[in-house]
Amino acid sequence: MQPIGFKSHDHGTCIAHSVTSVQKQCAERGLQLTPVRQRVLEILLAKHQAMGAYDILAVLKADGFSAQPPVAYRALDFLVGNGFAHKIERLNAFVACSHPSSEHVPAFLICRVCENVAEGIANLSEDTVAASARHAGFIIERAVVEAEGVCPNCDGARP
Amino acid sequence: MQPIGFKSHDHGTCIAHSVTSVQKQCAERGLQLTPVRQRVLEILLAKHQAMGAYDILAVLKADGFSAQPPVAYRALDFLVGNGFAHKIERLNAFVACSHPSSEHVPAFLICRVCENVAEGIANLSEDTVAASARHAGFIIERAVVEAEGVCPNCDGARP
DNA sequence: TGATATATGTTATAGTATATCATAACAAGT
DNA sequence: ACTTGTTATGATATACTATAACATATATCA
Repeated sequence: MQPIGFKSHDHGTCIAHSVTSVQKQCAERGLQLTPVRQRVLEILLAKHQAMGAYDILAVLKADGFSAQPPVAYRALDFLVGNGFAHKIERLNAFVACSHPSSEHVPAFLICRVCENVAEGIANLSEDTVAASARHAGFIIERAVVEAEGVCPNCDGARP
Repeated sequence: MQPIGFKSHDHGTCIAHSVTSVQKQCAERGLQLTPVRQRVLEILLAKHQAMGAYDILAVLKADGFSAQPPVAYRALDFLVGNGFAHKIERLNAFVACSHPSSEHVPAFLICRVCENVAEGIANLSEDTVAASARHAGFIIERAVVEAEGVCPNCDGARP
């Protein structure tokens, strides 16, 4: 699986497919994809940029949902907790997961120019990280890789 | 190099050596290790736990330094910018660097029980991350790995 | 010495996140 | 129907994290 964030693609069907896929998984796993939660997912899917909770909140408000911070954070907790979205700590922002159907260590490629984000998959188990953890007796439960740099669209275009 | 955060060691000399090493590097590189900056480094070195900016600020205040947030953040910017400390995004907190003498991709092993942090070194260039980035045409400028789990001291002791 | 850059002091404010308590909606058992 | 348990929402207030902006001081060097 490769990052899709920097390639142009049919975003309309991309969103529709993702929503359908998440709906299916929720049904299978007995999770409630309530209106707010689905709407937040759609908001995230609408961009491959990371969005702050308050950005999301503004969209929710425009949609007629309640607009207090906990509304957004609860929906995001649900999505992140069930693997449908990720938090990018470096940006204090959230993105829809690009590979929601499998457990994985997400690796974010964050363009510091356009702020688009692509999600790849890290294989820490074959990295020195796993060896270090093993040597130290540390049990890794979850992990994330965050890389900042310049995406192909911005390289050359802007310094 | 291995994580040192979960092994007991002579912490007094550990701190002293690190401070001396940073002093030496600052001298070589023409950087000013001012009193506040050095004190913040010492504060970070005193623990292998990550400390929030406001925790550091409290210690600075007790030491008679000015205690407005910018004081701590500026010192931290200096230390992080020059590779003497790292920010752990997941915790919004800071740790002294365990390998301040070399460029590296830090990999943090964060114990969710005792909150101690060990710093290892990731080798992303041999990870699928590098392949993804290359394939996407993305140029990585800096990166970090943050892994959460349970350290050997806490495993078994507490659930 | 004077010019410039670098570092610090201080106030105010912006941005991110959570605690807390109240209410609603629904399912299951009595 | 009535209670109980559980999950999700509504709403208020507040805590925590970080930076902008401007003033002052200190270092460095031509």
